[in-house]
Amino acid sequence: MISTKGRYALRVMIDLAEHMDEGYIPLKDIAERQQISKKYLEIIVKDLVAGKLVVGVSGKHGGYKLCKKPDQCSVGEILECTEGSLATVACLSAGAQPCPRAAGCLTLPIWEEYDKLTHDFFYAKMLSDCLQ
Amino acid sequence: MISTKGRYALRVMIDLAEHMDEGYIPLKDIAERQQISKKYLEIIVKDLVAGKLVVGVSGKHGGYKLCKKPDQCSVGEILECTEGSLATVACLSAGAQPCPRAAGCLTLPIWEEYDKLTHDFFYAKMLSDCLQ
DNA sequence: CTTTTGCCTACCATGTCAATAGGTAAATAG
DNA sequence: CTATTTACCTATTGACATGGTAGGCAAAAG
Repeated sequence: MISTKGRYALRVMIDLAEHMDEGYIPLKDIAERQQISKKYLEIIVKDLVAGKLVVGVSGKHGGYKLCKKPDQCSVGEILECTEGSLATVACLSAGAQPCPRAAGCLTLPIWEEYDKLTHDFFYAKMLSDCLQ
Repeated sequence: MISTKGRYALRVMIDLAEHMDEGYIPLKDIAERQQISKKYLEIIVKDLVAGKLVVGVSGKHGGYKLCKKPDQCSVGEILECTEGSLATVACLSAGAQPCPRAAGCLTLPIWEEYDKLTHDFFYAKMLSDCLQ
């Protein structure tokens, strides 16, 4: 289940893409347009900055800006950056300790297949595909 | 993210399929074979009974049995039954109140597409595909 | 030097997950 | 009829994640 954090992040990125030619966009504007608390957006945008998907500048006329063009930025990157991981089951998660049952596990192939499906879907979908 | 409940449920169903010709299978046996606490399995199997995927009989030589043949039972049914829903985002969940932003929401189409992908994948995958 | 903005730390309330504990009810073997 | 085996039912728990809020510091520009 994709959490609000990831879903809000995508909306922020779309909003930034829609206002690309207006310089740096302050969080206040995004919060108003998207009807999301500015305080909560701070947390989300911090992840996006850490993931080098947006950059922020302080001060008057400051705000945030996309690092890449919308057709170079996948939805997968955005979600992975805020959700931590796109993994659909715990045993396939990044920092997971290897499951002792893995060798003979009959369910593992299904989770792997689904995980690949998910990964491929979101990495093929670009931010530009979400516009207009 | 698919929880342990759903993953254990699938393992229980596979175990029952593997021992189909041995009459009713007591939970104790499944717990031992699958290395899952019998107590926790009770909760999971209750959901499976409610979803009419398995039946249980009490008493000596009692236990559980599949209601359908493994090639008639999809993994989707099993997961939906124990996870509550296969929905990947809150706004597409069964009992969700309709989102006021839905009409102009640019992200909704993506979640719908992914949701359909997920649904189709798990409903096409049958329990019999998990055996051997 | 004041305003606008990003950025940082902490806190909290609620809910879900994963699991345990301790029983009652039903069915069967002997 | 009675003991055993099994399902089935109702709590309860600890840990963690989710979805937020609050308050203040730092930087940049006019």
